[in-house]
Order: sequence, then structure tokens, then C-alpha cells
Amino acid sequence: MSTKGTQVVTRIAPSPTGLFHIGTARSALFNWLYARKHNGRFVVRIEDTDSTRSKKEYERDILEGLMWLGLAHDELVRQSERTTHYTDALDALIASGAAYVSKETAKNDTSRTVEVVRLRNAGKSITFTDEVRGDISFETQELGDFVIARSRTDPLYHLAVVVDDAQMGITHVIRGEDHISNTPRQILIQEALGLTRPVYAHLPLILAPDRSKLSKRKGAVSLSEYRAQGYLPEALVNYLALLGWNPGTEEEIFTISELVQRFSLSQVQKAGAVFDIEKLSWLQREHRDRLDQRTQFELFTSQLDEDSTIHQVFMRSPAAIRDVVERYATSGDFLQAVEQGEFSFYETRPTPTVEQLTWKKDPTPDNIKQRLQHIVNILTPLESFTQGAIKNALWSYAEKEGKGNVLWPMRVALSGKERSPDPFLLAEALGKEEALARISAAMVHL
RNA sequence: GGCCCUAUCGUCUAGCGGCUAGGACGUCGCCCUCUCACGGCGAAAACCCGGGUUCGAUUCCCGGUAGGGUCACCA
Repeated sequence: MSTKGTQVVTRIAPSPTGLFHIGTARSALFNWLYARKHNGRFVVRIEDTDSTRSKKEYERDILEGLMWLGLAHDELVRQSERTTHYTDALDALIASGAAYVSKETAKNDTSRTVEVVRLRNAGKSITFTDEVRGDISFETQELGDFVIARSRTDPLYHLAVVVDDAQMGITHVIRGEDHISNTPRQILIQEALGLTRPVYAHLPLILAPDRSKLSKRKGAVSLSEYRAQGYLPEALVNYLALLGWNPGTEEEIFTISELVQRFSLSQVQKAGAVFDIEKLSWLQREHRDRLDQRTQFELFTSQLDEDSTIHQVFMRSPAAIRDVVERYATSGDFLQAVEQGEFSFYETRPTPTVEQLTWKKDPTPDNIKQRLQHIVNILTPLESFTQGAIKNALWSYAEKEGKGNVLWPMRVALSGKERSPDPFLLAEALGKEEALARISAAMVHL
């Protein structure tokens, strides 16, 4: 289309009636990407004309979420502060006869009479070109003379949207597919007001695994939930971009600035896309692995109680944190594992049974005891008690005896678990004194 | 139900008349390995159905079916 000469202006228009929804976040992202791509402006418009449902805390959640994702806006407006613009438009519409005041009994309180404003609808057919779907036509006679304001001073959604989009110079309306049926109404109001029509692009919806609309019942829908779980904004941005859009190549990992370079409405998908937490997790790992080690460590330790044993273990053993980072996609996953006792060996000394200490290939208690004793003998004089040094000290012995025969009982003596990090890492993380004490304690029962 | 939108592996998708239908996530197998995890390699897995158009349809058209959205004095 020819937007020659006019600057691209896109917008996200959330209503603060709930926490920042993941679908709204994606619409925001697409609008932001499009604006940045075309050196345009991105505006945030808080649609709070419904004063009874709008809440300041939700507005804050939305704004914080946008900032966290890195979607900075060039302008921020609230519809509640622009009422005169809507009432002016309303007056003009009534004066020109395009709209009229209608005395009716109130919808909710039938004993009361109200004066709503309705648009005089000629009922013609409207066709608009959607950038992702092509031409879409509606017979607007089915809409009737729909209400555009509760009263002469109390404008409704469609009117406010049309007035704002025009006055703010919005060139591209990029929004969810659920708005398709709103478009003919808005075009009708636009035409009655003599305004120019913006370019429309309706994005496919984000679906729950059962292909229905994403809802609280079917998983996390608020951006803040993902944030709390420990997902990186880089991962979310990357994943949201891939839901309903593709670069036309086989690349999948993108930074937000790479997305700006490649984004195009012509590559937007038409069909709804199921939100797949597994793929998000994968992207989370990919982006996390691109962070420097210090940032990764902070990601996984910042939510830990500083006085907890596990926190102290991590402070003295980088290998222990590295292991955790490798194991879990998010800090939330890690915290949950801690709660389930996956890392109980860091908190309390285990008491493994003979059976647990026994490796399937050599189930002889005497041998196990002898080997554990040998391990203690080797480790006792060790100066540097790091994962590498410990492995170095024990390796030739382990190879001679059969690695499983040495490493399995050692690891179980240290962890008390069939599944755990390797014994060298455990020994380092536990510290020399505790590690030797655990191995010695295990021998007592053999 | 009316109107509107949509339809390629389980999922996200590439494809824009002729392809062994490609990639990714997930799944499975093998390797690595004391266990788990990581990593490496490999495999299974899709064109909703029926008519056209065409020498030839996953691709274009029509119909069906299925799914979704929307039908407020909410946004």
C-alpha cells in the first residue's frame, strides 16, 4: 500500500480490566515490530472508557509487562482523559443527522428511561482489505442502528476507537482476529465522520491445546505468570513472534532487533495457533544459554532464600549452579524441584541403605565398603577440593575397579539418591568435610 | 442459529501447478555415560473429504465437513 509520505503509526489498545494477557502481548509485539521496522511510531492507548471495570492496578500490570518485554512506546494515552474528543464527534454526528438520540428503556433497569445515541445505518455493504486475509465483506444492514454512546456524554468503545485512531494518526490497525466483526461498525462510524480508513491486519488467535480460546482454565494467560515462573523476555518475545508469523527461512532463534529486521505482515499466518509451552521452554533454554554465566547464575539463585543451605552451597560451588542451569529451563522449574526434594541432599545428610549403595553389576557389600574406604583415603590428603581435582584424584582408581563399582556407591553415599549430579560435583558442592563424613557414614551400615 | 474467518506431521510452520512434501518443538531409538540431566546421531509422523479447472493438483475454483471468532447501553 502507499504509505508514502505518511509515517507509520501503530497502536496497542488494551483495556485495563484484567492482567496483561498473553494474546494482547503478542498483538503489542506485532504492532511494535511493524512500527520499528518502518521507522514509525508505536502508541499505547489504555481503553478505560468502562469506568466500572477498569482498574489502575491492571493498567500498571500492562505497562510493566510492555516495558519488561522491551516494547517501549512513543506515546501513551488514556481514553478516560479524552472524553471531550468523543463527545465532540458525537455532537457532530448528531448535528449532521448521521446519528440520533433515542429514548429507550434501560437495558438493565427496565423501569428507567435513557437516551442512548444510535448511528443511522444505511445498511450498505462494506468491504475492507485485510493485510493478512485479503478482502472481507459484510452486509451491515444486519447491524441495525447500533448504539455508539450510552448518552450524549458517555461514549462507547466503537466511537472512541474510531475517533482516537483518526486523531492519533494510526495508519495500521493490527489486532486479534476476534476484532474482525468489529471492523464494519468502525468503518461505518469512520465514514459518517468523514475519516480515512486505516490499514487493517487481523492476527490469528492464540489457542489452548484443545484449540479453543486460551483461558485461565487451560493454563497461564497472564504475562506476569510467565515472568514469575522465570521465563526470559527474550524467550517470550521470540516465541510469541513465531506464533502466527514466520521469517520465511528455517531460522527460529531471534533477538528482538533481528525480529524488527525480518518482520512482515505478509508472513503472518491465517489460522489460529496453539500455545505450546514445550517450544517456549526450548526457546527459553536457547536464550538462556546465550546469556553470560553470571546472569544465568543470578537467574537461578535470586529467588532462593539467602539463609538456606542450598543458597550457601551455590555460593561456594559454581559447578553446582552450572548443573542446575543445565537441568532446568526456568528458575520456577528449579524451585519446584527443590520443593519436591530433588535437592534434599544439599539440605540434609542422607542415610542410604545397603541396597541403594549397591550397584547392580557388583552387589557385594564388602567390596563396596572397601572401595568407599579407598575413596576416603585418596580424598583425605586432597588440598584443592574442586570437581576437577576430585575427579583427577579418583579417576585412575575408578577405571581400574570399574567406574560403576566406585562411582555409584560414592555418588549414592553423597546424595542418597539413584538420580543425582555426578559424584565429583556433589563432593565439591558439599565441601570436603561433609563429603568425607558422608562416605564414612555410609560404610558403617555395610 | 445468523454473519465472518480458517484448514500441511501431536504442536508451530515452509510450500505459492510438477518436490523422495522441508525445518523446528515434542515423541521414540542408538551413542556418550556410575545414575539423572546435557550433548551427538538417527527414526516414526501431515497435505480434512468430494467435485471441478488443468497434461498434471497440497497448491486455483465450488461444495461439504470440521474448528474458531462474533453477534452488549464490555472492550
